[in-house]
Amino acid sequence: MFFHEFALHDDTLDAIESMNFHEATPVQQMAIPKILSGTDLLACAQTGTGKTGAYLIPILDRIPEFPKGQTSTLILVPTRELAQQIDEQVQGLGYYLDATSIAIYGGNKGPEWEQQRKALTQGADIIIATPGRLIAHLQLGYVRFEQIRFVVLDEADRMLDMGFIGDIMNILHHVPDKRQTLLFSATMPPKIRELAKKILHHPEEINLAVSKPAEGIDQQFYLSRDDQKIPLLIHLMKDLEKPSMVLFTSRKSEVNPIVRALRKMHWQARGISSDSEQTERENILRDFKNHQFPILVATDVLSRGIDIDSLSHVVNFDVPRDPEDYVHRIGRTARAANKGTAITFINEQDQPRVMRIERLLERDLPKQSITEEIGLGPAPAWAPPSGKSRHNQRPKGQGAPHKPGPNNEKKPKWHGKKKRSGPPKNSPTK
DNA sequence: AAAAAAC
Repeated sequence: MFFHEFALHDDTLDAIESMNFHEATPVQQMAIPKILSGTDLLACAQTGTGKTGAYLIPILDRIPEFPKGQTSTLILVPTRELAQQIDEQVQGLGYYLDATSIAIYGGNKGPEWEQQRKALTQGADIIIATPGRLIAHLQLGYVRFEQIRFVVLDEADRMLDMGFIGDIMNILHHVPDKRQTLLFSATMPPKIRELAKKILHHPEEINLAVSKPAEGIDQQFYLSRDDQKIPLLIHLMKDLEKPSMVLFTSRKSEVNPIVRALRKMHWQARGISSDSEQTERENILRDFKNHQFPILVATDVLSRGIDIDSLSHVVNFDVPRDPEDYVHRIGRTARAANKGTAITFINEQDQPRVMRIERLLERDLPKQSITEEIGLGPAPAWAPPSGKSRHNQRPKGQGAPHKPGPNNEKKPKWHGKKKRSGPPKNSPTK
């Protein structure tokens, strides 16, 4: 289905064409007519599916109806980078449409606060905000949201995870009840249903949740001790021509050590987490998107929503605790029918998480163990769930994927949370 | 046992 088949104004179609969009994605096909019809929307959809365009296009189509100098659209998002990315898309689409917008978020130590205040008082058409900073402005009393006609909650499940529910309700208190509200969420847990019931009026629902990773992703799993991960990664990268890789780690304390270890091995890497300065975060992400360096080490600050063109690899340095986040993380690659590789390292503790991912994807994932052959010593063996669960359903030696050989004999002894007796620091295993 | 987000 093509965009000119929707009841959109010519100006909007020109703007869409200028962005080189031609065919509408499934979420756009479903959402655009419903949003144009004026109803509230409860949408289960992931990023990378054209979700942003699905709500921006019909909203931008109606912007000319609203008086200039008064904000008509408020978009709330969980992370600063997502706010910025959506703002860039509005700027792209809105260029010919005379729509003004601004991303409002915290962490900046420059003229940004004043710019934000100005845009809010002068009534930019579209405000894209993270909740905390917007509330800071709202409390100062100069924000006029009486003319808001559209409210979008993007990545709503993530915002709830982050404890933003109170902030969201607070912000909505400043917005007229007579409005069109669009709620987008990657998952539909009871909490989201509850929120939807509170803030949506007779919503249309669409469901495009892809709990399955895209076909084009080659998913690889490697059993590995923590101290084997860097040399294993170096080995896996040795024949790559020009990789563009995001390496996820669940802890921000791991970001810099990983960056340093990669640099030591002559790979250009940079790191992003909430500990980085905001301007640094923005510069690094921009440079990475422009392929200025091959490896970006990141926390889950980037696992949702962020679009990076032609990402060849996603590496999970550890297994995310929420199985859905696995799908989100690897969904950064193989976008738009491209191919991509997702590499996940599994240590002893992370094995139960892999099993949860297998349950979510409803299939066994093939685990490899190559540390022995590349001279790094034994990896942890893949083990069926320990007797902690209710029943010992699986008879020993049956059913579970099982790797025969030396791996089963000498397991590294990990009694506590952290290895206390490992190889000494800075001893490159060679 | 984590991450994100306001000052």
